[in-house]
Amino acid sequence: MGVKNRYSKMLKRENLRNTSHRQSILEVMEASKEPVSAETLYLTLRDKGISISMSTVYRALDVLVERNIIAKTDFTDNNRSLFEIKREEHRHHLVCVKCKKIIPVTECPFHEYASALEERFGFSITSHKLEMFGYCRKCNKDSDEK
Amino acid sequence: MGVKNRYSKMLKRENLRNTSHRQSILEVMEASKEPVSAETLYLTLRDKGISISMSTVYRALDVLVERNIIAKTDFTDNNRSLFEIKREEHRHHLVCVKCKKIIPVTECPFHEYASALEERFGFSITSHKLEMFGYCRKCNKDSDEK
DNA sequence: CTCCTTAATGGGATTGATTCGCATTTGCAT
DNA sequence: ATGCAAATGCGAATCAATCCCATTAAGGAG
Ligand SMILES: [Zn+2]
Ligand SMILES: [Zn+2]
Ligand SMILES: [Zn+2]
Ligand SMILES: [Zn+2]
Repeated sequence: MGVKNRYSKMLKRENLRNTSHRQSILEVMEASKEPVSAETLYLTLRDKGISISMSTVYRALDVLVERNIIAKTDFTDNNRSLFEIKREEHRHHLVCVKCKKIIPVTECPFHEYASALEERFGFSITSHKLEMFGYCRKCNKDSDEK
Repeated sequence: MGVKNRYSKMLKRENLRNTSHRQSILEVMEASKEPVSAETLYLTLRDKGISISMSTVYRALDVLVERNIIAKTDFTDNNRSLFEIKREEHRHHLVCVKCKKIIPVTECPFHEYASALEERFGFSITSHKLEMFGYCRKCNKDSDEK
């Protein structure tokens, strides 16, 4: 099954119209390794020759977050929200504080820790986010050379 | 050593002037169990009879984050940034998605996982944030009763 | 395929948080 | 006490995000 068809099904399942803009947005997000901002999305689409307005980008992001197809990340690119498509595996991120590169990591070591907390606080955890900040290989090297 | 004196020392160490506004801001943040927004801080201070402007609040928050005395949290209260004072132990949070209650947790299960990633990606991790989302005890109970 | 209903969109105006510019005040070193 | 740079206040400016409303288009019925 093609990617487009998969998106159609997702949208239909959620009772959302299968518009070309939503298709394009999902394609760009699927292709992107890193979380993207609304503006990046907008510019990327325009570069691809797609005419779309910012309102539409924001509205599509909202509804897709609401329907659990994409996620708003909890770290921001100075006060600008970032979004990523939900993949099968959940992810954590290594965020380089210098060059802003974001490396996704799929291992998650938190299950036991989480159940201990659930018990202790009577809290049901439905999701979690872990971000790690520091210096990537390249930025480490650059500062060595100084 | 009194709290005020402790703040003076912190500020002096960072070459920041020991102003009464910075003192007040740090006091409020120290007293607050949960992360606070700039506006909450502003209103709390005014309630205490302290005259201060929003610019000053924002500027103080900026410089204190920069000097590592407080931290900007990675979750927002709809597009409003939240800040908390750095305590001796670092913290994670259980955030109730329903009532917005935030429970701080001081245990951190992170270290081995972190070193494995550092090695694999050549990334130096300097800090990390973990937030868990779900339903607190009270909100769990409320939905049982439905 | 055509018609119809209603969701989706464009684009401009608006909101709301955060930042900036500049005149004034205050901390603090001497 | 004096002088100067840092900090502050207040209003203006900025910038992401949201809202409004007129127009377009998805997709179900026939
Ligand atoms: Zn880097
Ligand atoms: Zn995880
Ligand atoms: Zn709750
Ligand atoms: Zn930790």
